[in-house]
Amino acid sequence: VPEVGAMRLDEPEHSATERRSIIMKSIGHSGGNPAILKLNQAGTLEERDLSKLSAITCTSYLIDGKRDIIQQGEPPKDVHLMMSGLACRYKMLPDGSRSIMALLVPGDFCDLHVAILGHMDHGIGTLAPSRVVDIPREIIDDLTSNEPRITRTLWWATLVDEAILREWLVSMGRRRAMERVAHLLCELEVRLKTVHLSEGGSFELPINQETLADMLGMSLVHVNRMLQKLSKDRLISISGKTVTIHDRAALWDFAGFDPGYLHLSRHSLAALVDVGCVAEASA
Amino acid sequence: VPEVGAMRLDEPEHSATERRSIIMKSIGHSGGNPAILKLNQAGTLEERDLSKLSAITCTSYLIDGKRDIIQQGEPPKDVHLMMSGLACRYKMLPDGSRSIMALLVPGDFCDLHVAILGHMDHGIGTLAPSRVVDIPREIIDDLTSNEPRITRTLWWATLVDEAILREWLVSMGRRRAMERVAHLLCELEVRLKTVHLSEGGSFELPINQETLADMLGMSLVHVNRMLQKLSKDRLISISGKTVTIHDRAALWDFAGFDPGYLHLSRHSLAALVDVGCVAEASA
DNA sequence: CGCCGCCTTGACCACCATCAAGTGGAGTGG
DNA sequence: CCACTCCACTTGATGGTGGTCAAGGCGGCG
Repeated sequence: VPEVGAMRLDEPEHSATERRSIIMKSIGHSGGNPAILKLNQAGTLEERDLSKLSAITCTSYLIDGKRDIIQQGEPPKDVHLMMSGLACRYKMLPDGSRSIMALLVPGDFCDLHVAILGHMDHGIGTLAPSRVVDIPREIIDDLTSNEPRITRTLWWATLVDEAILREWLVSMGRRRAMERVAHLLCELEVRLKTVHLSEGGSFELPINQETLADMLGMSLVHVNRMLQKLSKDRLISISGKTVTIHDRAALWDFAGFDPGYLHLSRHSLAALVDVGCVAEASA
Repeated sequence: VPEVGAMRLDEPEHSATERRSIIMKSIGHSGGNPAILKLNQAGTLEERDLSKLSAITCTSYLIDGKRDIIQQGEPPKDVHLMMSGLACRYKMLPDGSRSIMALLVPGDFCDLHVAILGHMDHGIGTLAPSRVVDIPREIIDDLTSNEPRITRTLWWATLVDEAILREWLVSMGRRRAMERVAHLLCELEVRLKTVHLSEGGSFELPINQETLADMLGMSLVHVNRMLQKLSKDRLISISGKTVTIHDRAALWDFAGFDPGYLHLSRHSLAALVDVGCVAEASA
């Protein structure tokens, strides 16, 4: 099965034990740069902004899975940007349970909070081996002072993050377990697609079901059952760590998913609906 | 019982039927201006910033309860600022249920989103008669161009909003109903206290239990039972629309409440712990 | 007086957490 | 190569939390 369309979020071949080891220079600018692909959704960047962003994000490092990027309580330092892999915002509760409040995919910023807040009220950690860019605060300051289009775009990104957070809250509060799982998968497909990490309805999700449970506010056991039920209903299928959405329309409908809150460009939105899934094999 | 300490969030005496009727000029600057009281928490404003903010917020209008300030789908226009009353961010779901994703108390901004996002992905509506300031976009633009301290403070405010949102998500996902109710009351007391709308553990909460249910992702019936149980356990008491916290330490402990996420000034935080509640009548 | 909004209470049972045990694959060491 | 461990996923059984339905109380207001 060559080139199934599913791309890898992690890069296990490099997942060495060193924490900040391999430094890599990316080549093109827009080509495979997820940050640029994402920020382009805002629709305000011009060619020269892209090169500037490209330059800023050219030096990244690898970090293992299940490592903290920033711990709760720490004062925020540099801004971090995900280039590959997967991370999350999370809090540990007194009773030992974990609550994951956001999933960070390639192209997402970890904390534009910069130094405005005195301490992190939550931690950020990787879920899979990831490639991260550290952006020194001075560069952010420079951008916000001298690059109004980029500044506006960064604003846009934080607003979208907040919108996603709100939608997760809706899911938690008013959707039942199975819809909640479905809704998350819908969102992920769309978010990953905008950074070219999903094709033909398939994407890699290199996390275990316990992590999924902590994102969904459910128990591990129930997540398992709901995934099985979604598979049995022919809405999705899962093999290994890759998720495939069979009937996007049906899944969106079932989950009550409306991509409006992601504030995508018209172009991306259209691409979504057009290219369809693997099959229209709805029962 | 003169001057019980509970202050009014609404102003029913003025709650006329006209939507945008009475225009009022506030007198002092810091005195009773909730926006200034709140923004001062960021700790970066100086005297001249305060007067500037004071000037901006001097013209407000009344709006009835249960009215939309902005509807979902609309393009955002002016920024709105709550001066009194109570409002919320909300979404209506296809099945007719409502999800409230944020509570806006005096001093909160409704949507610094300004024009960056093309459309509102949620609505904002009043829950009680409220006094609101419309801030034209040009003024925001002016501030962000010419007033770095104020800009930074507005940033701070949106970051705190986001932190609150995250904490609500934690509540929804990982706290049981009773803790969730308790946690919300803890948060409200603190937030209202910073704008001088709570004293001696008492504050006004002019909303019905159905609204509370929509905020907590619960059913009306269960909210009712949980409130009764909290009362029976002597943690709180409710009479009419005023809530009183009897044993703050016990309530915080029960709810797992840690005010860190509100990013208050050291000063405000200290004031909280010191002044205590009405009594230490813990069972 | 009667209506309406809101709170209250009871009965019932579904959804989902929890506990417990078992399967299967990947990696490791003998 | 086979035992062994470990981790992640599975499956079943059980019961509690909390949703839903339904009815009744109670104050405010036209």
